[in-house]
Amino acid sequence: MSAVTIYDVAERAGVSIKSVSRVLNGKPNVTEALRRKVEEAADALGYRPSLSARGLAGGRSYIIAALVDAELTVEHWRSGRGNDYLSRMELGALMECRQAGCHLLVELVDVGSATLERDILAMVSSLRPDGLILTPPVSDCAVVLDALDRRGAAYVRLGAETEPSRGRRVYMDDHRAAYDMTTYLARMGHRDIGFVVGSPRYAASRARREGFEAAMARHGLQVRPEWIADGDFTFASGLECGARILSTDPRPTAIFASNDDMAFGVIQAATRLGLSTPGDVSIAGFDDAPGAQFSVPQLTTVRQPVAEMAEAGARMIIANAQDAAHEAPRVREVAYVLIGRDSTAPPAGRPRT
Amino acid sequence: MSAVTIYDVAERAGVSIKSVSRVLNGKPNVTEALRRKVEEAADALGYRPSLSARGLAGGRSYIIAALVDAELTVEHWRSGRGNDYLSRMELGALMECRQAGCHLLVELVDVGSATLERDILAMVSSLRPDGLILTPPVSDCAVVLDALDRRGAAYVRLGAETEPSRGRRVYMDDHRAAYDMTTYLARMGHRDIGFVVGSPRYAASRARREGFEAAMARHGLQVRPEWIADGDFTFASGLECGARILSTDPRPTAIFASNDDMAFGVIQAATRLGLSTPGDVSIAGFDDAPGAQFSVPQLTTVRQPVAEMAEAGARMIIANAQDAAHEAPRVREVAYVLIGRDSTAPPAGRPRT
DNA sequence: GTATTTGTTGACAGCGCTGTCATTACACGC
DNA sequence: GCGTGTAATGACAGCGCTGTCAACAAATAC
Repeated sequence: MSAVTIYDVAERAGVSIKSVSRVLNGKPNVTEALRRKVEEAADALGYRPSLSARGLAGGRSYIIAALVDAELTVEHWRSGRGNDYLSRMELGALMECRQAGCHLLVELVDVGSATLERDILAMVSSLRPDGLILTPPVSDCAVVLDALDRRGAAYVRLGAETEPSRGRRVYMDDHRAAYDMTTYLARMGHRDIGFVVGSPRYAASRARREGFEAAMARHGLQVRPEWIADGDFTFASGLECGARILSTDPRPTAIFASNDDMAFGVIQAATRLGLSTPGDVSIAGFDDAPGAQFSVPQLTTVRQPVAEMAEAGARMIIANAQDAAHEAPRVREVAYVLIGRDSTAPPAGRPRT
Repeated sequence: MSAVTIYDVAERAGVSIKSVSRVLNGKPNVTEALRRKVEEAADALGYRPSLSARGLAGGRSYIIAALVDAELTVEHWRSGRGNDYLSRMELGALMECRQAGCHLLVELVDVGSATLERDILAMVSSLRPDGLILTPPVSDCAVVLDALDRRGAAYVRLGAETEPSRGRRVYMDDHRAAYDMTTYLARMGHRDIGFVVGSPRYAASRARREGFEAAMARHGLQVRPEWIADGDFTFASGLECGARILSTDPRPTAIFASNDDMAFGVIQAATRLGLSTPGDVSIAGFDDAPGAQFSVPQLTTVRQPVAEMAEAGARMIIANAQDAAHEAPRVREVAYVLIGRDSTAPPAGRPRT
């Protein structure tokens, strides 16, 4: 009924609680006989140390906190949609935590809050996590990074773009991915390419836009202002931007949207204007959202290895917690995959070059 | 640099640490003057009590643990897909936790493990959460419930079907939802309806199947064994089951799949057989997955209010933790919504009755 | 006025661990 | 044999909080 404590284990094994602690934490200088005794007793009792007591007494809490943007979360909550990025991030983090005996705690952060710095400070001193996984856009928020640095907390920035040398970082090259996708369209023969920009809250939006522009320049293609529209990563904004871009004359033969939800919106806009995809206009997205393979046409997009990023991040934190001295690499780039599907095709009348 | 403790606050306010504790926990019998002094000091210092210390000293940990099936998680992780159910569950739980100053911890549970009971016991005594949110299929696992009951832990079962009177429960009526969907198809004029069963690991699969059968009987329609196929909630199984059912002669005019992923598979199977949806065969799903509104045709499905369920669950736990005596309702049914979209239509040649 | 009750505050122990340091056991050299 | 060094173990304090209970102040009754 009541919980098993270290005292119970020590008594049963006939040793001191300190020895139990040593064995269970894999500390050196323990004889094989002692280790066996303790392990048997702990096993028989089904003992597991209390997280709270450990956290209070020792340096480690065995908790990894994932920091998630509150605004984004509330938005998803209101609309009743899940958050695929978050979900995949968690899967990765969980897989790593499980191995290391860590626990994953999800924490909301309101980056727009006036008391943001204090909130972060308070959260860290309350939780004392072994490390923090920052997800976009929190991972690019200077105030948060400042607070964490001041507190000396270990953190990993997922998909961060700004201040690249700051803190630990796991990222994919959004700029190059967008460059590649644009090149992919250009190679198909498209010369008139539109672009739907993502939400300015995310540093990745800028990187993707710049990647697009760099590729256009590289291939000698003109970026027409009327074919660029500012979205906010939502389906509705994609619909609107798509309608606007596709109503221009002449209109582009391809549109690259900064994420899949907006790409779906653009497809919808095209359909409403009587244009077929990819027959009249090719459409590409970014993210490989859950619907991308069930939509018709299936969406050409860029797949981010979010779970892999979170895994790498969690691993960095765990390694640091286990041995702060041992300097593991602090930056890791992961590979994206450009997935060509049915929503893109060579423009009518202009075969592949 | 170093963290602010209750001692700092007490010193600054010129009171005892116990008074600080009382004020911060909203305990009664505190004068307004004291309260103000403490609040000012705490505010000035940006103080937040340590979770570990609180958990160790007091009865509450301010942690809610969400128990998630490990097998399912590993499967998602391997295939690189997010888990929409989980994501929505979390959104709801997070919104509630935020208000109550609680923290959400996600924990994997391997219901197939030989040491499951001990694992659960160990987890609970290690974490001492204020309460547990059990997600399917964990919420239907008797071993887990036994362990939790034995330990006296507070838990809420999400979407549980078995042992309905056991523990706290937030659920939607899968049986009735499936009944309604079947009725919806029947009312459209379908008399020949196939069904793709869900994974037997989930109690909901059975409920949905029975709801389907009950509705068929109610409407005087015959359930043909060759039009029933056993899937496992994956797209691949939907593809396979769809192919099998649609290859029968005669084939049904409608197929109801136990979830959306399988419904997408059935649509795909129909397409491969040269059948159009809903022209040749109507297809309905269950879950309102993220892709359901972007697929072509958009999928007729049942929407589960997962976030709402988790919110209600978290609220039950928090209410219980704050005041175990006060007996809040232990069971709550939430409403589903049948969303009619384009994948279903009256059968050819048989107009709506 | 005193006795009694009620309300407010603080002193202190202790939650279950880990860190520090003292102690003991044991091996080795001479 | 003894001293010396090193490995193994334990005693004890204390992490930051809350629960218990005692002390004290204020309000009420007589």
